[in-house]
Amino acid sequence: MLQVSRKFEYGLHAVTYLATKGLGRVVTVKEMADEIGFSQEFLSKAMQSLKRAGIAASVQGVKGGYRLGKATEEITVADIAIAIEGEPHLVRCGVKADRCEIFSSCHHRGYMNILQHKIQGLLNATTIHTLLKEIER
Amino acid sequence: MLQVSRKFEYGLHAVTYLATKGLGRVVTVKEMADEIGFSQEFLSKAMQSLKRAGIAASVQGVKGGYRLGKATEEITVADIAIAIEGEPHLVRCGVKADRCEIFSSCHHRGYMNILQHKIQGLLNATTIHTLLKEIER
DNA sequence: GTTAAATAGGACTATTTTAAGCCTATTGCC
DNA sequence: GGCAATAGGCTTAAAATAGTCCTATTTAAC
Ligand code: SF4
Ligand code: SF4
Repeated sequence: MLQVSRKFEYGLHAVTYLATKGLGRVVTVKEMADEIGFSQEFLSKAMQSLKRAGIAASVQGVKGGYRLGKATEEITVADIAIAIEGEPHLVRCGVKADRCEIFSSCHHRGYMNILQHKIQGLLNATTIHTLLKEIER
Repeated sequence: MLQVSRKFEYGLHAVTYLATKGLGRVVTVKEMADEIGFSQEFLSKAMQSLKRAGIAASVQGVKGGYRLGKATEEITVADIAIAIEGEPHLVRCGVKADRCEIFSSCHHRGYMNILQHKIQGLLNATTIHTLLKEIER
């Protein structure tokens, strides 16, 4: 329960990499995969998701690659999570009501939804900017 | 990402059922499964986990069943989660370091661990007692 | 003491989700 | 045109979750 996906970690590492070592540069997926130690193919999918969300910007063609699409102060951990895994649903009925057979008689949906928003609040409270300061590399 | 398991929801429902409709009684899994609307077999597993954690107490044999093992003020949502899903690991390296190939060069493990503790804090902040008051059935 | 109703739990299977890989466009510098 | 890159669809592999089945044990009731 409650474990982040590998793809999310790929995305988070990629963003911090771009923020620290990609300043002003356009960085290829190959470089990032090599430097960070990830599978190039899979990281590529994560980058595509980040790009669609506007967190990264891409340049196609030879000499292409990725750079950040926003300032580090404007990217939160929650943004990355949503870009990569879509809207969060702590309970299955959040996806679609008929995913749960006791939907109509369930009494703790309200609490679970509040809980979800609180968790989301935690993720939203950290920007890449503050994360990098905490890390102190 | 970050979705609770079905088994956890089974357990939470069972505990609130025992707390509201099982007062002083020993309730069978069959009754709970019928009333709540769950699979008896699977709920049974959840109850066994809750029992091992001391959240529920069991009585074997004919006329047996389950009742709460603690006061509702002393059971938190986190207790139920841990009883059913074991210690939480927001990141895979929490289970075992070699589950992550970039463990030695990873810089955001610290942040992820803090995040995990904050999430755990949220779950710990709600006891069954307060949950029932919020629900107002 | 036999029976029946219940928990205890191991072992298995099915389903779903996640992770990864493969392959074919398309883009755009040289 | 050739090449190095992103874009993305499709398929496969692995892992986690969900659910079932079966057997043992316990104990109240008869
Ligand atoms: S048990 Fe309640 S909260 Fe959980 S999925 Fe079903 S309706 Fe939603
Ligand atoms: S990327 Fe870092 S935090 Fe995530 S599992 Fe690997 S070592 Fe742990």
